[in-house]
Amino acid sequence: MKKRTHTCGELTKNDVSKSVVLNGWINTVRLHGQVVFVDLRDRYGKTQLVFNADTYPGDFDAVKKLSIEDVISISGTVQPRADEAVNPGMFTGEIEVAVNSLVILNETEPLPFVITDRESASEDFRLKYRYLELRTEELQKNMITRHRAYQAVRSYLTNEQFIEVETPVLMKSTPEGARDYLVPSRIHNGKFFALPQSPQTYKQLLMISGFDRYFQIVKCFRDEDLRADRQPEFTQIDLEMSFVDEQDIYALGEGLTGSVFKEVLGVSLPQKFPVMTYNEAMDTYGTDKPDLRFELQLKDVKPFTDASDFNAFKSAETVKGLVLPGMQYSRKIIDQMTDFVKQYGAKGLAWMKAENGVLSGGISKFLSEDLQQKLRNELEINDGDMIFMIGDAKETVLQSTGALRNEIARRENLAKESDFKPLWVVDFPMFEWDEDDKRFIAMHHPFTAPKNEDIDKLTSDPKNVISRGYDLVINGYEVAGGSIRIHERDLQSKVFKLLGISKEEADQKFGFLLNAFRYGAPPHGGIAFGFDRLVMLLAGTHNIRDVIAFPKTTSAMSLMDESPSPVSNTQLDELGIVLKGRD
RNA sequence: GGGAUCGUAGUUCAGUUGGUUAGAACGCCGGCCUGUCAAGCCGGAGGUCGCGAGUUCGAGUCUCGUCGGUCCCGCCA
Repeated sequence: MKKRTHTCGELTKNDVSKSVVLNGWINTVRLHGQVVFVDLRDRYGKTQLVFNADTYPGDFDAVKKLSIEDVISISGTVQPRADEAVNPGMFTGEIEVAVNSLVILNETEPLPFVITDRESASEDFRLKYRYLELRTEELQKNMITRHRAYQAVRSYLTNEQFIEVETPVLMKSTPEGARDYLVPSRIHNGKFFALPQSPQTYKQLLMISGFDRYFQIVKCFRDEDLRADRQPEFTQIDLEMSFVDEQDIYALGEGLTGSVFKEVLGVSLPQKFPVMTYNEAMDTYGTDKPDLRFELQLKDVKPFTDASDFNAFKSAETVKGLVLPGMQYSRKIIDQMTDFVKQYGAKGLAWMKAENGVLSGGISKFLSEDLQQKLRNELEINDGDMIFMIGDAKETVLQSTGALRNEIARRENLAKESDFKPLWVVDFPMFEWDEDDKRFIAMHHPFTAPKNEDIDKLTSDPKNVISRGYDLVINGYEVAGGSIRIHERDLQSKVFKLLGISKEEADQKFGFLLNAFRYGAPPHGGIAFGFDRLVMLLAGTHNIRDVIAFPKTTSAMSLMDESPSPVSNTQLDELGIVLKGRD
């Protein structure tokens, strides 16, 4: 193999008459009998090669046999193209390389799908041959975007005095939170490590060690079901700071996010991100991660439906309305929308259309003309608009109306892809009541500090304790989340107790952390970014698999290497594991 | 755990109320072709209709089960 003098993406008119060596993959072959064109590709670009039977000194029959995705090495001379042969769509389109020597480094077998077109094969096929799919321009671009994001993060945080520290991948399994991936210990038969759901406890211990500002770009593992934006192993930008409050974290998060968007996309985010409370987000958008690229706010219409003759909503805890300006859907689409909201537990979808100064259709006949006018004025409903309404238990109404809001935005293309609207969501409740287990569970995690003024409520009124947690939301994605932590042993014990974790269990599972709090724990707090989701936004995709080199399917399998897979009895014996089999 | 949807040449798809020999495009193989850039033209090979039952004189088509992909609910501190 001759070593390349240039990549396939750099030769221009300025290189004409140079002797060059190029290595790469054959992107396309255009065979014209006595002249053969080949587009040679590497990750830097494509260059057209010409084999001319009159001048090519080698075996021309071998040239005719070249096929797509063969790996070759050529040497030749750069020559200008005739004016009419210039390809303006190609960076190297003004030149071509007249080949005088060809070495076939690796001949390819017929491909399972067309490399140049990602859409040419279904996803399971592309995942099985992921190394081929990764040759596509789109995925190459995404991986480069991801690389640039890593670098932007490291450079920004290093400038801000952060220290990168690696924490263990084999750690203690702890209660609370997501299901752990377990790793059996051979040396300690019958005992298990867990893979980290996040390096949470380690980073707190690093604060106690005095590192003051820590970060890590780190793999995390959660054995839960997948989604378009969720993989069982994913990457976090994990960071923690000492002697800080919420304002310091917001400033850092804004600086880091802004810097990444600037470095990778050249996009300027606002210097300060708006802040919204959890209650306001739920009440106005029906979600704790609202997409602020479009309006469509949820409105309280309970007073109006209560005053109407429409009885179905009378007993509903909450009734929310969504006014669609300038949109009136057909019966068919309304039926589709009704099916859509039923997925979220709504029993139905009430609607009315505004025309000729009144409301019509749907449940309008249950509203007096006077009530209709009041509703139109209050919610600013104009002719040509329509309103959807859902009434039910508060949680159901918010969730289904919030989902409907997103669905309408999707159908109507209300959100511009190039638009980025970051938002801090704050003042989360500290606890959620778990009906199944009849106990409180931490909404964020059990190390999150309560608001100082709510500490007394921990005993008197735990349901209404507000935490010092915060989420960073961009375009409807939860991009980061964190909190100011508890750094006092007593308070931490109190919270464990509230979560129904006995003193014995707390000592057994979190004793190391509680002990550490005895020896000079600084006040600290931090945040963790879902790195893959951040890259999704940067890459302009809605699928996390598009930004992960070797992702898993919805059923958490790797189709390429067919993992997970059975292991030998010898391996199981060593670990002292006997498979019980499932019912 | 649940819902929706998909599975037919190597690949992407079509395939009528269940009815003769399951089609097309791209790819592959062979031939022609000296300026293409999604090259073109001619010819050819290529199918366990995901798998397994069932209904039927007859199933790619209908029913049930099962496996796999995708999206969603639950779940994801």
